Amino acid sequence: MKRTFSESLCELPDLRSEVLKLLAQVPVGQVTTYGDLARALGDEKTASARWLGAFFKDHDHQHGCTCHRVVRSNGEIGMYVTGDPNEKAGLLKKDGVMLTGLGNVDLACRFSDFHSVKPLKQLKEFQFTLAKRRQRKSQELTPRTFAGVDCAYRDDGNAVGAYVELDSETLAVTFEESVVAPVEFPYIPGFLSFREMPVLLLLLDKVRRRRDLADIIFVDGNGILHPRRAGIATCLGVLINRPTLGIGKSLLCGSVDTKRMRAGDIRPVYDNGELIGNALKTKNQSKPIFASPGNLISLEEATLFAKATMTKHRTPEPIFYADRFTKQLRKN
DNA sequence: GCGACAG
DNA sequence: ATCTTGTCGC
Repeated sequence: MKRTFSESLCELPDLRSEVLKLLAQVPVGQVTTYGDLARALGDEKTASARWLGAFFKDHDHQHGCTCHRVVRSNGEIGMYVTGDPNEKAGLLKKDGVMLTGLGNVDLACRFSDFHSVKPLKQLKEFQFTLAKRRQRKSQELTPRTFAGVDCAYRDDGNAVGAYVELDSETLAVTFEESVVAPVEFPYIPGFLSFREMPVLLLLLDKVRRRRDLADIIFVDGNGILHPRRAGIATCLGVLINRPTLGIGKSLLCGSVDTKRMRAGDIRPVYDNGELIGNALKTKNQSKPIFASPGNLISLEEATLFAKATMTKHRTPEPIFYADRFTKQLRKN
């Protein structure tokens, strides 16, 4: 039996070292692309290609590093760590890679036969198992307390996690807690939970040592409004076996008609014919937010609680307060 | 030019 | 998420 929430999360892969292992497989005279590396990581939709670009831009570049062999899928050389693309072109030429007159590489020498454990594919499988463990029904008890959780990032590699509890009737803040914890996993669309859950689980462990968790926990991020129905609100809710609800501020997947939406309106979000969330608006002029069930809650209730807590701000009060607390703590 | 992906 | 000043509106 697990003692703490933190212990319930599996060990996460070190994506940076996995990428370097893949790079080492690209032979002299050949190149690969950001998309190819993404697929080699087990990310078929190449959602991680952007992160790969950012990673190479400021990785620990040593003499002899072969990161110049990663180019764009359209043949463009792309950026280089040193900031000088010509240097990258020169190294490719020295490698024996054919360059066109416009300075593009000939992708005939493209290498993509990688040997990999496909860490992102493994994490996707984990998401599917968590999605399967999600409980759709609630306990049908009127919640007395709501809580919001959120993270803010500091430039020292740590994140600040904040938990703010509110009275469900008055929406007055009744309790606050926070933690500072290291963050190693990058932000990749569809994999947000692996970046923020370690912080949030520590935070909830800390809260639990002082009091019972709130009846409903609002999470900054989606629940089942996710390509694998495993957004951070769902993953977190399943791991702690508590009711959670996801609040997204932009649409991750699916489609919804938000034309001429007015305050109080509710619009369904569908993905492949499946109803996975609702768009809601606080004010006519503000952009909508997207509510979806995390765990132990129905879409109807998740939407109801989100709407009931949307008063003076764009997001539900628990999310607004957690977000503000988190940014306030980041300074101190 | 198209498509565009939580935080 | 983060980088950022003043400014428009309730």
